[in-house]
Amino acid sequence: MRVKRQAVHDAILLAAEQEFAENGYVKATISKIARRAGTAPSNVYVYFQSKLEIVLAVYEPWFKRQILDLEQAVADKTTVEQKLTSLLEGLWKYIPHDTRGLTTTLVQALATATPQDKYNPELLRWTEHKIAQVLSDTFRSESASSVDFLALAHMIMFTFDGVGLRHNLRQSINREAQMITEMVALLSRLDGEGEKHPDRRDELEHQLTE
Amino acid sequence: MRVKRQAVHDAILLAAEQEFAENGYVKATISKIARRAGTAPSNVYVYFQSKLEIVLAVYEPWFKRQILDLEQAVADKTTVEQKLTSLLEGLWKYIPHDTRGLTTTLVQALATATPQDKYNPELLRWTEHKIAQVLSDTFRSESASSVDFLALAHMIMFTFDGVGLRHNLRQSINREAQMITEMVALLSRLDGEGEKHPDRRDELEHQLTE
DNA sequence: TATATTAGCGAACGTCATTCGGTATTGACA
DNA sequence: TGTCAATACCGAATGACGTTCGCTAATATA
Repeated sequence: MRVKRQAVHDAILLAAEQEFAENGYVKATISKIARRAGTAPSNVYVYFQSKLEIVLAVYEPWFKRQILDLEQAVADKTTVEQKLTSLLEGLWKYIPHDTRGLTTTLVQALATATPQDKYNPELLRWTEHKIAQVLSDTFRSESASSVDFLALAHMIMFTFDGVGLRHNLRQSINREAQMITEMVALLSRLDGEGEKHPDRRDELEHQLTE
Repeated sequence: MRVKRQAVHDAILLAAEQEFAENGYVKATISKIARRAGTAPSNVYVYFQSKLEIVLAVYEPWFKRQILDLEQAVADKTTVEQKLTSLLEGLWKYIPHDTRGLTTTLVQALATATPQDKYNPELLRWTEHKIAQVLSDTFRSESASSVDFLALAHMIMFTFDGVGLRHNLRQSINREAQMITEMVALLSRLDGEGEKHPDRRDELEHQLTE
């Protein structure tokens, strides 16, 4: 009996990561991946069932690492505004715009996938729960206790997808910085902090908690 | 000299709209569109330069109509919360989930497009300005005067793209309703209205406007 | 009516992801 | 150590697709 070799498996994954980073999902071909990995295109299918499976195998560990690093970066911040800014900049700026372009690659892959490809949304769920947890940890005031953080995380991830999609066309108008600023301002109000007009807000706060 | 016939042009557009609606961008083929339009695949290229150009020609009028109708629907509402809910439900629920699936089609098209396809983002800009205007009209209180509505519109449209993308995979978790609820709550605070505890809020309202 | 332009079309091209058939390597067992 | 069976590996084929190429014939213009 002959056995799959880990070295071949890893070579394919590495080659795929490089090809996807350089060309995105659509323009990266199995032929080029195979050539870079030093094997035949048909042999790739011994190790992976499809191109989609390859891209997911490449994306998942990379993305999880990004999220875990981001989680730590947020935890290192002190004020609510800093934490929120760090979170949104990571998700709406640094991760989708990273030079290796893996987010754009995934967006292309998901857009072209069909329902029968049976994409497993586990990674998305995991990420949303992580983000919801980060948000929940950020807001300690009771005024934010009734907020559905999972729903907010859901929206943040949809926006993440949108950023990745539009990034593909290289026509972002650089309004993303303002977008983050505005969203941080909106969310900060949940904590009763970060108001734009502290004078008035403090009055209100006082009334409310009295 | 022979002249292009409007009838053929329209037949292709109509056939394309139906094919895209049934199969999405990736699975719709020029062959099937041509067959449905009663012409040859090669002749389609007399009227349109590419598949991408066709999908944009189909999508733009449909989408503009959706936005104009939505604008009117929002204007017909009376309270700030109703207006916001109407706006976000339109953009995050009804339009991307419409049975004809044109949003998913566009998302697929944009995801697979390359920068040299020279996609013109004019429609996106037009939409964002429309949404910013709607938001601006909704908030009349001075407390919201310093808000960058265009940035908020930008974010709302990114989220719209994300909804369309995930809708493609038929794995939405139906958290979109909560998402809309949470976002309406966040935005309502810009007006000093829309608090979650109406009793208390009314007191505040009174204080504020006095 | 003559002519230039071009709509229209069938066949071909180039590119992919994926599959097939055959070969030969190799782990397990005698 | 030798045999066997499972299967990694590979070159060639398959089937789809967007798009292009040559050719034919319709038609606006003069």
